[in-house]
Amino acid sequence: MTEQGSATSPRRARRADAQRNERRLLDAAAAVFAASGVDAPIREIAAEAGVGLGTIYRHFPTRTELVVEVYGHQVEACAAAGPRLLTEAASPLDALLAWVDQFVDFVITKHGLADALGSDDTGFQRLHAYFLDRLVPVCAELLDAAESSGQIASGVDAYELMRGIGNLCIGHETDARYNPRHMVGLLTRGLRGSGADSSTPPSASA
Amino acid sequence: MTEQGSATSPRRARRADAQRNERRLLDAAAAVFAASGVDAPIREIAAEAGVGLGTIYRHFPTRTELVVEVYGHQVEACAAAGPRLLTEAASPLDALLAWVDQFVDFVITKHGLADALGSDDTGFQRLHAYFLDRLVPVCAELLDAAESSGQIASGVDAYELMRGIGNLCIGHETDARYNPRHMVGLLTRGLRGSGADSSTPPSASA
DNA sequence: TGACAATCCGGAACAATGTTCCGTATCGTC
DNA sequence: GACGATACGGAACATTGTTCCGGATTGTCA
Repeated sequence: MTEQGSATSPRRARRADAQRNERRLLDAAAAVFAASGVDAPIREIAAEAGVGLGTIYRHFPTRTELVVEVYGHQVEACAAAGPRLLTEAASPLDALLAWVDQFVDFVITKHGLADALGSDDTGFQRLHAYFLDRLVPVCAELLDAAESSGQIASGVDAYELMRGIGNLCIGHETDARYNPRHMVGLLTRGLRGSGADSSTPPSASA
Repeated sequence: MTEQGSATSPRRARRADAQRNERRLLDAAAAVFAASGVDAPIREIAAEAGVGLGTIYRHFPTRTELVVEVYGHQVEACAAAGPRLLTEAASPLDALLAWVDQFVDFVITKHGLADALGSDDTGFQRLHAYFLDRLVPVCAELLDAAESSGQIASGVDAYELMRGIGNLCIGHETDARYNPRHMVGLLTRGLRGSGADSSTPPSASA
């Protein structure tokens, strides 16, 4: 995820100080994200890393890139868990539910991540896209399997489901009365159509 | 909702210009909220109303108060619709579903309102509280009725449900691929216990 | 080693927005 | 018409994001 270009014959490798600063920034970002959330002021991260503002913007033009680098491996782990669960779980539905659980765990344990994913904020647009691009196909695969096995109703869009689950995770840290897992549980229960019950589709009038 | 105090013998009524400005601000806020969303810059509303910044802060110390005044009657209408639907609808479950539909309609047609309700932002904390304080009891009544009639599983918390539905509405205006109604439909389907299908066709939404 | 060019750094500077504060204008009353 | 209470306007300050460029650092080559 952090390689220098290769296509156009890199005449020189990145300078040592640049590499050092990138590492410092990643460490600092991880610390600050954990302490103040992914929406912490850029200045705070720069200060923590001991670099200037220009430096952070040069290495990571958008906040998203920083978040992706910091949490990227967890996103990848989540993506990889899909096919694995499909093999290991007792049924496709079980696999799907376990995967959703894992995703929810990931999102709600990262301070402010749920809010960021739901936000319309420009700086988070690409973060949003990254998460969804990476995970929607995985979710779709699980969904298809469960559908093919007749365990869930058909016609559920993986993108909407992921987005919905992410949204449900919003607010868990500032609202003690709200437990996202309860609502995600309700949502996934709604997934299992009691076969004939698909006769009551929400009167979707987009 | 806009009366002068009465308990401590108001020696003087509010000045005419104050009343005039409050009205102007409300009109301006309604226009700006519709055009730019409930998170529009305060300055924009002040400019639209033709008043200074100090004036808007004096009349409405927080953005919430402005939003509440502008959308208050719709919240009240939503609150009032609960008991009415309980009487008119074919079943408590139908009443609940219709009410949820109405709430979703309200939220997603107000530019940025869903995001504001979900936000952790300080300025929206009280807005959030107002909506929930007003509507959770109504939702709870509908939920109880549907539960008593055996149409839905028990143990669902009205607060969490309202919060969850609000969250699901986030992002609908910036994400063409996401239709909150689909996910709300899934959530409400999850409400219904396993077998007991109410069999009542979806009543037309408001 | 010394010099040079490519690279990178730091932080000032600007923009957008929220919020506070106070000198001044307006209003209502006597 | 005068006077005190009330309300107004917007300057001023704080926070955060983002851009830009003079100057420092690095790597290479003689």
